[in-house]
Amino acid sequence: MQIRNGRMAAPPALDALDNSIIDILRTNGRATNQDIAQQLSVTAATVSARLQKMEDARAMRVVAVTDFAARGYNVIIAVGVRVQGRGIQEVGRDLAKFPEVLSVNAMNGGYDLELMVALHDFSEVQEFLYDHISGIDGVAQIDSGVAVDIVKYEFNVVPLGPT
Amino acid sequence: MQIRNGRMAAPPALDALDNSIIDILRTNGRATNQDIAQQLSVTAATVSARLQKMEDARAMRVVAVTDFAARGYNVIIAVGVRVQGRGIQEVGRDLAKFPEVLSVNAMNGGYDLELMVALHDFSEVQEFLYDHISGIDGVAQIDSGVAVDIVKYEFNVVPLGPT
DNA sequence: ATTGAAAGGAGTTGGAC
DNA sequence: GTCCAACTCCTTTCAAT
Repeated sequence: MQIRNGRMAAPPALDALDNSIIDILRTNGRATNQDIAQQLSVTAATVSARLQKMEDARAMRVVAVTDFAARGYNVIIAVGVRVQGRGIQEVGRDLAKFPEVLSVNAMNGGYDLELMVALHDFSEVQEFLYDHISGIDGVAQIDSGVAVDIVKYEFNVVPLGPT
Repeated sequence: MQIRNGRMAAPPALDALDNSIIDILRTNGRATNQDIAQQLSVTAATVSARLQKMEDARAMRVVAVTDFAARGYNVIIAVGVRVQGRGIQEVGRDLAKFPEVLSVNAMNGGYDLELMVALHDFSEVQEFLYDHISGIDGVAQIDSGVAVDIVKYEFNVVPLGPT
């Protein structure tokens, strides 16, 4: 059981206009302020001000995401990991360094860590688990991957961190 | 066991420059082409061309993400769901509609669906599970949430879909 | 908090290498 | 594939409401 970080909950402070701007940028993060303004019947200056406010408040961020399928990663597997002799977060951060590792969650119950891993095909599974995952210090046990079909991924959940 | 979609693996086709551009946009999706160009010692015209190429190929996309912590969501829980009497994907898509639901995965083995849910605090867990999740047609069993601490979320994994 | 206008900055296109 | 240059378009700021 863990609160995400030391930060207090920020004021919600996002009104309907803020949310409309976010909605447009969720589809196209490089939409121009003028385009956004036109769609929402305000001026570009307003959009500019709102965006700065939200970025300063760390309520929103625009980022590039890559389509793993377009890059030839067609298989997603979930991998359970048990940790021994080292901090769970620490081991998780090491595992997170692999580009194939999409997500790392420290779970309270069941496994210590659950990973989502993107691979080109199933023939890579054994190799990845045993050559890469199990080579990390502190990884005591791996429960070999279960294929996953992604219905929704809405992330951005990571604390946005210092600028 | 499921291949992500009907699409064939696209040519990798991303060279070092493409990847450098993506790296910069991963930090700031609204970086100007000129800024990017300067950091990589090319011209803005080149960056513009590369970005169009990658967007057309659906290899990359720039999107807005919101920081759930900044919006007052401090607790992430994993919820296992078993489905009966309805298609798993179909139920998954219904569950995906809740704004609190960050991710929905159809797992092969264990639960049929695994959700990640963002809530303001633990007092909301029971209410959300029983008032919202269990109300969806086809949800046969819920394994109540396990708190999760996110180490990495690198997603973008969803097929990008038609423009 | 939003606007309008203005000045500086950025995006894109076409032609040359 | 990249560059240069020009044109067009966008972003931001500030005074005013």
